[in-house]
Amino acid sequence: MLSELERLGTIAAVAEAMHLTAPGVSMQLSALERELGLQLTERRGRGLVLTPAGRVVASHGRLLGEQLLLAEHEVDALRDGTAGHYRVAAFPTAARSIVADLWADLLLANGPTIELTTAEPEGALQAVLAGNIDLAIVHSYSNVARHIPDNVHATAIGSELVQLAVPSGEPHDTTIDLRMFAGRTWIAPSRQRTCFDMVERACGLAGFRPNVVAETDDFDVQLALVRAGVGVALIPQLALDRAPEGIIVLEPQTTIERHLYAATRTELHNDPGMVRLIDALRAATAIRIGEAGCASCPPRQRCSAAVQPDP
Amino acid sequence: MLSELERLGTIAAVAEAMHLTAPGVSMQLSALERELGLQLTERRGRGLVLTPAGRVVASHGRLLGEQLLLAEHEVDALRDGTAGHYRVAAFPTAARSIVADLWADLLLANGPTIELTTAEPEGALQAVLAGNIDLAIVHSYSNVARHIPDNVHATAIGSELVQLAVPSGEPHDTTIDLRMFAGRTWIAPSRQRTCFDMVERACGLAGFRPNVVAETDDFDVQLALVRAGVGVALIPQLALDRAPEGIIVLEPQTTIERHLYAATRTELHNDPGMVRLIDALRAATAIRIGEAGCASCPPRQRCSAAVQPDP
DNA sequence: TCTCATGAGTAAGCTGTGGTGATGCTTGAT
DNA sequence: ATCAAGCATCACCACAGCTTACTCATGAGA
Repeated sequence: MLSELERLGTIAAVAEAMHLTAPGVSMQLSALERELGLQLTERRGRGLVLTPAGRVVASHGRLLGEQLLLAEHEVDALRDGTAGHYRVAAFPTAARSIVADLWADLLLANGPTIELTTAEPEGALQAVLAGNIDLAIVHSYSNVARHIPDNVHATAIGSELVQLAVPSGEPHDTTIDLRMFAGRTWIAPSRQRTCFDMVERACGLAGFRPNVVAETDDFDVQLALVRAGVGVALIPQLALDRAPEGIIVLEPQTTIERHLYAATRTELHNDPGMVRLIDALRAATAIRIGEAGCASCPPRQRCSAAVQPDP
Repeated sequence: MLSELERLGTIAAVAEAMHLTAPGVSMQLSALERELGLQLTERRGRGLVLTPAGRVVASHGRLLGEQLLLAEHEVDALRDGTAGHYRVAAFPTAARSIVADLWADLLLANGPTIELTTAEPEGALQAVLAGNIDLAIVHSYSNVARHIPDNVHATAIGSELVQLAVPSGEPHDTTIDLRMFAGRTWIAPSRQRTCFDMVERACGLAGFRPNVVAETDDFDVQLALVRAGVGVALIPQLALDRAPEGIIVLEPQTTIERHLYAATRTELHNDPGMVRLIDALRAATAIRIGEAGCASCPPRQRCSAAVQPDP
């Protein structure tokens, strides 16, 4: 009211502009003067003008009004999903590929903002459940069930092949039977990961137990060891874009897939910003998996495989 | 409330922190959710946590709170006179000397801020009356009455001598009788100014009419003309710090003084910031007049001369 | 100079917002 | 299984904030 008064000069005009009556405005202003203990206005002829103190207070009022307007605009944006801030967790390979791509997109199109931590699927899902993370990018191998807790909703955002990396120089068909590598030494993720189970099961299905001589969750390390001739390794497609020279990639006859999921608490799943985020994530994944790796793995269609239910 | 909830985790704790009861807080928050059309909170165990949207809204709330706190702090400062913004008008000589000094002081000690326009006393007093100016620095010669309008209060902030500037090389005592310059040519301010009246009256009192050959309000111009030998001029002390070489300054036997006043609307005269401003102005004036000009003019005491009342 | 329209401020009354206390339900801890 | 803690809802109350009716001050125009 004070800043309107500064602009308009009379209480009557302020009242009209604010769809009120003059006494209402007058009482508000005198109440303000009373509780601030400052004279804010001064009669000049029939109208009122602000005192120097009044002008200062009015400018603060304007500032507050602008701030409030800004907040209202952002609330509008929240409502239609073009704003928001989400805490994202992703496993490292996804973080450096699809989440990085997603983030670049978000920075361009002023949509929601995110903050990122890297975490393996098990921890990420726990964090979602605990409320420390809003969105977890997790994976699930086609031969290992992934337990999805209650109150968490996982939507498929893509799917990639898992392939066998071997040192180059070994003549093979591009699709092979894992049985042929039963006698070889193997490099695998660490035992507490589902990734390890994936290797063990794949080999088990082919009728042998892999002779694991190195355990590391870091696929870059695995690739380096393969190249050095230490052994062979099953590597998901997303990790293969870093494959150094000296490695060839073979496709197992019985395909192993790694499905990627965006997991949120069920309450958040319909949040407009989250919907937008997951859509963008799906798009980023499609591009990544489409352009990744070797000639033997064509772009995959969007994966519609269901998550294995809680046992 | 929302940002407190984010910090504290339960409505009960928020209620206690805000000296309210839990239902009050609960109702406020659900009202906010309703009118924003957004889910802001989510039950987690017994307590509540904010949704991503809730966190965004809470941060806006915090921002608004901080802004409000800032405003309250400034209101406190307004109350004790350490803040405020005042529109000041001063005649050019005062503007470039005491107002410039004052401004430098204000920039250091984070006190009130000012904006400045230069205006001759007549216009400045009109502007004060019209409400376009909060504080006018005006002057009044001891031999010319200055009309101060009703509703305007003028406080004396200092007093300076008016002295006769003559080309150097003329041997004289430092105090002289103006009568000795009756036959000389004179340089004076323009006729519409009280400054002109001052010259005319001073000479009249000495028993002659000055032969004015140049009229200019700019004392720098007057000094240059004196130096060029065009004539002699009566110059206030504040303007003499710019006196070029080749000029000497003489003190008339019947002293002429120029009193400086800070004029405000009477309503503003007790405004704490204004009081502080005028005090600072008085200090700045004392320093200026103390250090100004020639050896023949000692620092003046604070002038307590009354303003001539409205006739 | 008088009259009249305009506008600020006051008084009295009404309404709805924002609070309280009591109560029921859910949840996690003992 | 029991119990304490905490949220939500209901009924109720106080008061802030608005309105209408009125008075007083001010400036423009006859």
